[in-house]
Amino acid sequence: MPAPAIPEPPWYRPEAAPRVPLTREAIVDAALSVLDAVGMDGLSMRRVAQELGTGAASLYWHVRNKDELFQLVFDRVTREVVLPEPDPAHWQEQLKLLGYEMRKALSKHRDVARISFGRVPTGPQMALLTEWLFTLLQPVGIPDRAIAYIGDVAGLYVGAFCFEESLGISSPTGEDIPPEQIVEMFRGYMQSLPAERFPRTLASLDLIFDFNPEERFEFALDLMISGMEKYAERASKRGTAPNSAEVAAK
Amino acid sequence: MPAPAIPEPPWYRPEAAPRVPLTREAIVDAALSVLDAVGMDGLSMRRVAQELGTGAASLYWHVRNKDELFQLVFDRVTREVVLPEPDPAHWQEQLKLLGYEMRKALSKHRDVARISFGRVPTGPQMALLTEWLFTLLQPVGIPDRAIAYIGDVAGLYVGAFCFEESLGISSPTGEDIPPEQIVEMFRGYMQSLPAERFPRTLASLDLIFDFNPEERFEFALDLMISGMEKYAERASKRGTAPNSAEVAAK
DNA sequence: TCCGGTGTCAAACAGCGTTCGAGTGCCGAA
DNA sequence: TTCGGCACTCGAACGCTGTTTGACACCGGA
Repeated sequence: MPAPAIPEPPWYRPEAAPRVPLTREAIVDAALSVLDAVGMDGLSMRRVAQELGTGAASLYWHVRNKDELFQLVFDRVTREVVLPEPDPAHWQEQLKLLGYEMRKALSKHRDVARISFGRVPTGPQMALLTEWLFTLLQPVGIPDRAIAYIGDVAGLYVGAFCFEESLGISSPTGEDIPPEQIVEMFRGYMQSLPAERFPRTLASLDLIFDFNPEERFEFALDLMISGMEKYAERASKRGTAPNSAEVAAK
Repeated sequence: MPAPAIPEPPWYRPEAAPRVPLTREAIVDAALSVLDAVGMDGLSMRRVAQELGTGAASLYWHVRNKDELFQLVFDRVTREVVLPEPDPAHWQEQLKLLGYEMRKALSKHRDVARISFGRVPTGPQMALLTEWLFTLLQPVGIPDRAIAYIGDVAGLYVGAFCFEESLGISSPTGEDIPPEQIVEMFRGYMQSLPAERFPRTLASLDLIFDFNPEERFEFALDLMISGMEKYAERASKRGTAPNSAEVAAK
């Protein structure tokens, strides 16, 4: 929405950037800089080109379109997730670590979570991650199909969490007012609810409005890991590690 | 990205729409029609106005900006989630039902999931849902804080799932090629991986590429419910329903 | 009858992604 | 050394966007 142009930090002077040979890598670098400076809504091809001291048209020689540029940014970020040596004895901790690692990568640059969301990593990193997950969870006895799914579910959740976090909170009526004021507005509304219809909600109001992102994120990871434990237990009761999917059979 | 204009179905003739008094409700209706016809990328203020037989500027009398219009669409959709009488004896089934119900609402109109994502319901529906959750889960013994979190986590996941589903699959290089061809491309890449480095991935290739959205969605819901069961068991072992948060204490 | 508010809307603005085509510089072959 | 063609740059334009402006019409009350 162009009308209210997105302001740049005053110390940010793209003209001062030294002219760099135009390559895909350089363009991705520039895109990340622009992202950090003005966010995804402020990122335009013209803006990235300006960062490199050239015109927008020049970028199109190296990049098919804006979407491919975003994909390149995504690939770059994906490669930053590093995985420890898989150790099935501590699979819960390691799964949790994976979640934190993914979140860290997505939070390193502004709005990268927004760009990443809905994209599927298709490069070597995806293969490494898949192999890592199987190596970690097969020895525990978790069925293959569950392993394939948990990666998907966890990835989707972490991506969504970071996405939402990067959006911040915005007014439902489209005004431009500070977040805490919006939360206060909303809390006021909840407090005004009739006590006889909403007794439990009102009793837990403080709890509901005690937003703690870290705790919330950890809760979600723990929740998913607890769920996986049931598969592990079921397998150990059977006494043998299964090698085929049986999740579908409920 | 405007250059390749989004095509409309040939049977879709907005000029034929009868002129309707301009109200917020009518504008939301029109927006939903446009959404179903051309999707979120094709939805512009001009297009919605055309649907109503007027100009874009007219909409701005009733709606602050496009974002508020989206919020109104979101509110409309949110109201379509209907909840059964809470029955703690079958809390697992009812939680699952909630998931399906939310998904149904988000899938009823094209791209609504995309619009909804990152938005928080702030109206009466949100209050009803909160109260419903507490009524359902407090008798089971699940701590208040966990109840507050599970609504958040589940909502985020379902939203993300529908969002991703609505996006479909698109080429990582920005070309416009059919989805099955992309999947085939990707599968070919995975098959070409060195067997000694990726033995488990290659052995489970068929499993990984056997995408089944329904099963995947159900797996995620079951996973979260299994996780919640641990809180319930812990509570029943203590022999009494707790009334305060203890999740934070791990 | 006039006035002020409610509502409509054509025109304009600034910015967007993308394309076009003329232009530049370099490199290998003749 | 000359020349053809390739790799690359980039100013200008196209058609689109969200939003604002200001002129205009209608209508109920004074």
